[in-house]
Order: sequence, then structure tokens, then C-alpha cells
Amino acid sequence: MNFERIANDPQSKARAGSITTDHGIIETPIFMPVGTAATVKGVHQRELEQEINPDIILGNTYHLYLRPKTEIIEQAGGLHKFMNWKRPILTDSGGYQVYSLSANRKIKEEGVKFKSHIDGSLHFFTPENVIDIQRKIGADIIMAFDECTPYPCDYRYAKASMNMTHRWLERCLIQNTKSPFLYNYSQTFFPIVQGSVYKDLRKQSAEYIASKDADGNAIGGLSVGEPAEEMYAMTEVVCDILPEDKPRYLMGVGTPINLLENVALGVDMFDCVMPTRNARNGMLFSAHGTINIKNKKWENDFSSIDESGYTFVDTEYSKAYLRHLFKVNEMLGKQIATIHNLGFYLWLMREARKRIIAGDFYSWKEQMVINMDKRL
RNA sequence: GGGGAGAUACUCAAGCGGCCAACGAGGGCAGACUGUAAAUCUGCUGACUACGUCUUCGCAGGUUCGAAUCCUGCUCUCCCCA
Repeated sequence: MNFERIANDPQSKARAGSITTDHGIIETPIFMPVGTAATVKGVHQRELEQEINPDIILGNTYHLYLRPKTEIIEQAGGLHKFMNWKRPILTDSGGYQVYSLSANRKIKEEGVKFKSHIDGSLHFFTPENVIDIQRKIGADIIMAFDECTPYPCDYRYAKASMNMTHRWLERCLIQNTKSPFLYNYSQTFFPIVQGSVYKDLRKQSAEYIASKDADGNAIGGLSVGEPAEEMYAMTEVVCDILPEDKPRYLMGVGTPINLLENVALGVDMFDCVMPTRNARNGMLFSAHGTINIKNKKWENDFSSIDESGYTFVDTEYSKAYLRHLFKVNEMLGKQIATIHNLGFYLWLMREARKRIIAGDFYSWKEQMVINMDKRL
């Protein structure tokens, strides 16, 4: 994997770049749609590729390991072939499930014992076997096994958790060098910065992660309930330490405004379930704010979903029609909303990239943040 | 014609003397959602001059301190037999 920096914004720390992988080029900044269970929920691969057009998507180690099971993906020849997606894929390690499934797991130094949310069976994730599973899944970018620190979190816990994530990183790195690629392309490993909302911990963690000289670095443990200002403060601290010549991935973020603010701080990659999950729940994002398409006010609004036309659904369907589909709980409504939201998110990042290259990103971002901070 | 059952809020449907403005579900209205246990979850849903008041359980009377609940009559609906 190779990262090339193409432009820096003169008035912020935003940068435009290009990541080359064996499955294609990723132009940054990028938003990566989340496809946890080998599908970006509600979207056909054809629509994803041709309409939404992201350079890379996500998969999830924990969920794929449980279903369909790692071996099945291996038999299929890797996740790309299994799900018919030819562009790059990044898999999260299951570190987020350590956080989100906290009721069903036990953390120890050796690893994390999970009780399957599907059948109650016991599973043990370690830094080593998580690397092995990700080998078999075959994502282009694989993530370190970490603990996504909860919020709020006291200093002592945050520090201990961060240190454990660092120790786990050492083990991930060893395993990553030991285990050969299983398919005919290479996989890149990203370590993850933790440290909760404590600047000194974040600084310490970022320095530690930077010392590993990985091909890309991730910032985890944010967007877990903390105020946006705290998130920005942490990404700023961390981005200033992580190497400039390597892509920076802010995990799990976020709202369109979060994306732009973090791009301005030097983040290159994002992923978040928000555009897809919220779409299924009737929330649409746009350059002028968010709308809840289920609201009565759209009942007889026959204007197009979004005149900007990021994807075909924006201009081919009206708000009134989309509201109707939601009211009668037709699956097409969720599909249309998902395509729209992802189309918008991807447009937002492409536009940011253009602005960075053009040199007017900062003023554009400032105006966009104001425009998007509305409820329509 | 004979016998039986029933009418409860937008709908379906509990309640069968006071804890009932009335369970529950649907519908309606609104809110939440940030490395997806989420096509999920939460709140409100008789009216108001709103921590109180008023009007509601087919209609009209009655019994009772007190009725959606008991009694009488009426109207309507459904089922069975002829």
C-alpha cells in the first residue's frame, strides 16, 4: 500500500491524498460505507459501485467470523469474491464489539471472551487470532485488535485500557509479520490510538502508535457519546503527532459536520453506520440540513428528494413518495434513503477533496457547517 | 318466527361496582441513532383556562355514597334453529 499526498489546505490541516492498494486507488479524504455482514445494508453492489461509488468499504471481523464463519469466506476465496466487490475493503477487528457487546464479553490480558449474541456459544478473540481471521477474510486493510474505550471513562481505566491496547498491538504486529497473505494481493495493517478524552493519554498513545511506523494509523475510542468539541480536541492532539505521510483513519465518525471538522484537523478516512442506519430509520442528510422524511410536513411535498442529484434516487423520487414508502414500511423506502445518504456522504468527501486541491477548503467548510446544522 | 351473543377511544380489543380517561396491539404524531446484536429503540396519542378541571365506554332512564361494569326500556349488529 502506498499513500501519496496531493495537496494541503493552506488554512487548515486538511490534506488531499491517494492511497494505492492492490484492489485500486482510494482518493482521500474518503468516507467508507459500513458493510458489517458482507453487505452495505439495503444496497446492491451495482448501485454501490456505479451510483454511490466509494473507493473502499468496510466489513466486520467479529460478525463475519460468527456468520457465515471465517471458513466459508475462505472457501469463497476471500470476502471480495464472496460478496462480489472488486474494490478495496477494510475490516474492523472486533475491537468495537468489545465495547458495544460489553454485556456479553470479558476482557483479559490474553484476549476477550465473547458470548455469541446469536446462540450464546463462547468465543475467544486474541490479537493473534484476530489477525489470522482477517487474513482469511482478506481485506486490503486490516485493523489492530483493541479495546474501544467506553465513555464516560475514568482516567485510571482509560490509561489501563490504552496500555493493554498497546500491548495487544505488539502481539498483532508479530502475528502480522508471521502470517503470510492467503490471496494474491497484500494486506495493510493499521494500529489504533486510544486514550479516551484525556489529552496526555492521547498524546502518549499517538506517539507510541507513530513509533510503529505503520502504513496507516487509526484513531479509535471516539464518537462513543462524548461532546463533539472533545472529539475534535482529541483528533487535533493525535493528528499533530501521527506521521504526515501516512493516512489517518478516524474510526466510527460521524455526522457530515464531524467529517468536515475532522478533515480540517488532518483526518483522511472515516467510516460510520450513521448514513445507512439513520436512512433506514427515515433520516436524510443534505447540504442544507437533515430531514426526517416520516414527518407529516412532507406528505404532499412532491419536490425531488434532493435537487443536487448525488445519485439517481435524488431526482427520480419525490419526498412525498419516499415518505409514503416509509409510512407503509416498504423496503424500497429504506433502500432509496440509504442510497441517497451514502451518495451525499461520498459527494461531501469528494467535494472536500476538490476544495483542498483548489485551496479554498476552509471557507467552504465553514459555510457548509453552518448550512448543514439545520433541521428541515 | 324461536334461541343465543354482543355494542368500549381513529381501528381491533381488555375491563365486568370504587385502584378507569379506561390494559394491550395497530394506526397517528414526534424524538433518538456516530469502528451496526438496530428495516431498531423511546415518548405522546379524549378535551382543556393543564401537578387541576371537564366530557367519555350504543341511546334513554334507574339502583348506589360511587357505574364502562348492576337493573329496565329502546336502537343496531352477529350466530344457530325453523
